[in-house]
Amino acid sequence: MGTALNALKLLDFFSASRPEIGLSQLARLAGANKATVLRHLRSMEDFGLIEQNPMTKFYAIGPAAIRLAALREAANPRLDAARLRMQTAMQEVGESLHLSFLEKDILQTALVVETTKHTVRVSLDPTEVMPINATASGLSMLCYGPPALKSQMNTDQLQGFTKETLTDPDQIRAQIETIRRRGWSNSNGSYELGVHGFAAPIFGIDRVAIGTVAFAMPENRATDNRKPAILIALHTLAKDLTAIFGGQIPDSFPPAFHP
Amino acid sequence: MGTALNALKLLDFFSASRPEIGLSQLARLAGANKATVLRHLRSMEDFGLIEQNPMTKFYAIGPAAIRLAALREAANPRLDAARLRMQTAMQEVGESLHLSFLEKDILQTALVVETTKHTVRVSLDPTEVMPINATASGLSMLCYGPPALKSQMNTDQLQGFTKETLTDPDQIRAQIETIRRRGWSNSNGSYELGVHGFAAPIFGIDRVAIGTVAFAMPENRATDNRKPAILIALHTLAKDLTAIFGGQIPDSFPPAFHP
DNA sequence: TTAACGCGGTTCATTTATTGAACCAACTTT
DNA sequence: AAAGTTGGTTCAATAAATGAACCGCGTTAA
Repeated sequence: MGTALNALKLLDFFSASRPEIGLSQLARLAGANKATVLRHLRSMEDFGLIEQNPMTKFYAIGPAAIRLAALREAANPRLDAARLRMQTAMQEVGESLHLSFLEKDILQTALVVETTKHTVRVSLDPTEVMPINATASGLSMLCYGPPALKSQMNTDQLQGFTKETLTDPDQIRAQIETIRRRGWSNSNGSYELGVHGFAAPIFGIDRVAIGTVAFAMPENRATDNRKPAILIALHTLAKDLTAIFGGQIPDSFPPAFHP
Repeated sequence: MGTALNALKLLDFFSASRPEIGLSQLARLAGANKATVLRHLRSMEDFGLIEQNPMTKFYAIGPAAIRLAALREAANPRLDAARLRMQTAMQEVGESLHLSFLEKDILQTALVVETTKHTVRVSLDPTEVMPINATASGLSMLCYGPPALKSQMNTDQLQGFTKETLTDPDQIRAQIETIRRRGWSNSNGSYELGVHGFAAPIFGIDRVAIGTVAFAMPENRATDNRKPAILIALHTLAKDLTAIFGGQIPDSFPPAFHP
């Protein structure tokens, strides 16, 4: 029961690491008859959800996926869903947070949710670019983003913002190693003195970070006894945002954040 | 025959202007039985391609569309398809072209295809930002992009690059009116002296421009007798790129470009 | 050289899920 | 209060999905 669903379920066998599949292999994967799978594929090909490479005869996701996503995005923008999710995180933790995305090779702020629980808050310009070496978000991106970013760090001159800013590539590489173990990153006055940040990556479909979320708060509120709650909220938040943006969390990513 | 296809075809009734549809209305639109439509919707809802608003009971495109598009994009990036299409346009016309997208409120170059037919060519930095008042692409975007761009033009100071640059908002508004009639825009040395550009918009799903394509050539090759061929190539190119990026051309857009 | 095996795709009798008219119950409009 | 919506259900009739066997082709192994 549910022929259409059976057809759609075939799409789940495609992934970033297995972007195209042959008829027999797909039938094997789905545990279904080749004739059945073929008819389903043909139906979806008619609609454009599936595309067959005429040379290799392999099947892949078709262009209709783009159309539908554009439609979904117009009616239900991912940024709106992200804002909603971030607002509940703000309620839980009580601190401001911001969402950034890697565009070309700079980390652009896309969304800022300010805390309503404190009158003293970190104010963030939504048009600001996050320096990659001076913010928790930037370090997270260096750790989990495209490897090209890291190599680029060597050639570019790193800007210092405060006396805390990391400007030595070797220092940063060491920091990245601890981030890779923990999953989360933090910064303490490295961009603006007195501001503490906690960031986590948001992954794309290929399990490479496409952006980051971060909590930002005055140093005096970043106490050790608040840290566990912040980290728990940050972890589930990063997981949910990754889902909202259609991404996949790599297997190597920690299943929980620990101080 | 093709139940899965019939189910998928329901998705085509959703659009930017009709993002959610009730059961009865969708059955009427599709000319199918309510029971049939309901079962199809439930199948697709299971998969996540459809989402029902629990309050209004209306149906809309679901989050799986985002996932699938991310998959498609990873395996078959739209920029690659765009580059291919632009390369054939370059072969047809023999001139360099570039593709730009509106990001936040600046026009970022995303792709440059240089001509292989001339040794004298306009060289474009792929990281460059297109000034909105000084390039054919910028004017096209002002005309067909988000209305907010136009109102912003009044508050910001417009930069002059050459003696040809338009810096008076009233002048630009007049120019936009002729672009709206023609569909295409051009520039003659307004960014760099001696460079002539022809641009057309690329539309999003909501029929608002999300980017532009433009041919750029030395002034002396922008002759009247080459213009018709350039404009024909530009029109089909803009149409194809709009399709590649999942957009829709507005009904009011000219079906052909005339000098 | 040949046999075995894999592939994508087809065929067709059997079966099973799809279909659609009629029908609810709950609202709105007239 | 009657008539028309709506979303959703039921079930007998039927049309479409299914799967084992098969085909032709190319690759691999004997």
